[in-house]
Amino acid sequence: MGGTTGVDQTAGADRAGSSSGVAAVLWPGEPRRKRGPRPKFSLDDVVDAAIAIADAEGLSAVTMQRVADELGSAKMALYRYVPGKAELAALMLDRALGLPPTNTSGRWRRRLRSWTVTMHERMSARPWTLELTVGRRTPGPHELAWLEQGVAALRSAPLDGAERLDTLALLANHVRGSVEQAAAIDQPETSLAESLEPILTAHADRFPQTVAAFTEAAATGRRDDAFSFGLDRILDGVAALIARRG
Amino acid sequence: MGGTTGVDQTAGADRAGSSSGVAAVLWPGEPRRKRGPRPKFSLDDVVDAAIAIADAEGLSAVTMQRVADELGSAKMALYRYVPGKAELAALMLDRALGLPPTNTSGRWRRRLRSWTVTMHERMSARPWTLELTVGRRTPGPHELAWLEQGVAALRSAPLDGAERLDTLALLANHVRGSVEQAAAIDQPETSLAESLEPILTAHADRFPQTVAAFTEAAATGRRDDAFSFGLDRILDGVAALIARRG
DNA sequence: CTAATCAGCGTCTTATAGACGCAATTAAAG
DNA sequence: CTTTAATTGCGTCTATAAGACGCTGATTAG
Repeated sequence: MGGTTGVDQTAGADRAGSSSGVAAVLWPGEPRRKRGPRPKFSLDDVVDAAIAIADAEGLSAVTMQRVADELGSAKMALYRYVPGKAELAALMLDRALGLPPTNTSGRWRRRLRSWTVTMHERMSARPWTLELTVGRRTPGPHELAWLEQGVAALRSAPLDGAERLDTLALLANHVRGSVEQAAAIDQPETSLAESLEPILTAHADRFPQTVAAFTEAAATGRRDDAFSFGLDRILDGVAALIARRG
Repeated sequence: MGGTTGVDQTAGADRAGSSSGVAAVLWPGEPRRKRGPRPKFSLDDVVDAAIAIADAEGLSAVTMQRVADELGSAKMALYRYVPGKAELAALMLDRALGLPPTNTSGRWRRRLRSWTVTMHERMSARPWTLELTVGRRTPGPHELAWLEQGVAALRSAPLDGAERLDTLALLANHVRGSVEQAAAIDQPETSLAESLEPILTAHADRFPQTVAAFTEAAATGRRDDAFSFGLDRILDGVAALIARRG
């Protein structure tokens, strides 16, 4: 094949050193500049270059070599800024997420909705974030800020801590899934419809209800609002729980 | 770092040939055995070997070389059975999913619930399926069977085709997210708590509500039923929609 | 001015996927 | 029962990446 991309700080079964490197880069202490020659660029420059490449050509185009080319330096020079590719990927992700919207007003439902919608926008704008949100990760400052805002949105709701966190995870998972689905549909080749149609028509007898559902969906034209649909369902479900208590 | 694993039939920007290869392997025509020497093993043997390795050592341990070793043959011999690694991965996934539970009885809610719970069990048993459900994929026979069962479960509900599909996607995404989270927690190193604790305590002032939520969650002990929580919320939400119509 | 540091980076090593082609094998065709 | 064509196993070679190591030269603390 070709893609691969693979970056994961998750690492099948690595030494723990790698992940602590991620944490160190995401949560730096004081920079301490000292003796040697001044760096040619900054960590942010490196991350920006990597993001630019990912935006333009996808995550698989982001190789250390390519990033170095973009910066006009040699590959190995990058390792003065980043311990490894996993760390670079973590930085890319946290930067791509950005800061959450800071709504302090409104009820929990409106606030949670905008939280989720904004996250959806951010990730849709950078589909490569999908591949970076696989497996156990160390959350960066931005990601934690999202969590904080989300928990804050549920402050007034009669839910305990675990329930708040679970609710946010539920919403975040929905965002992730929706973006993935949308990305698959937009793709001309290998789109959901493109790859399913031939299979479904060839085996229509084995999957009658699925065929019917897709046919109806195509006819209705009511498409690509899968995200909104799911979001409303989730919020309704949370509202039901809250109503049952409040 | 180390992991990487990367397999994705998604391939940053490949020729379409790769994905059609996936479809061809997942949905084979008639086998036609002809002239040459009899194959030393079967496609299933190859997939089984790969799955055994993934179960034992994680997906990153599944290399063509390793699979060949397992089978007692040479690496390149595998390419007589599988066009490439992406196809092998697709086969592993479809096999891991297995067939869905076939409940024809009960209301939509009970049926959907067992559908989701079973999927959760399957994927939890094989956490490596997570990494294989990233990006646009060509669904295999088992995966389509799941879809069919899911749509069937919603047969009696007053939802249109798109809504049924969206509901199933919502549930499937929740499963995926839950398994991922659980896998992160179980991991001794890099566990959610392990990596968050030091960060949260170090920056407790910046994320007060998050700290509070985690503290409360830890105190309550009410943990790891994040899956059930989300599932109930989703089903409640769908029920609300249905109630509003029925 | 001298020495401790630190940046840039050339070179080499280590996976891993996969292309290609050859030789052995076996069933179909004569 | 040969001939022949398809088909398998697989050795060899290539391409792509990440990253280890150590040297050189810049820069600044003392």
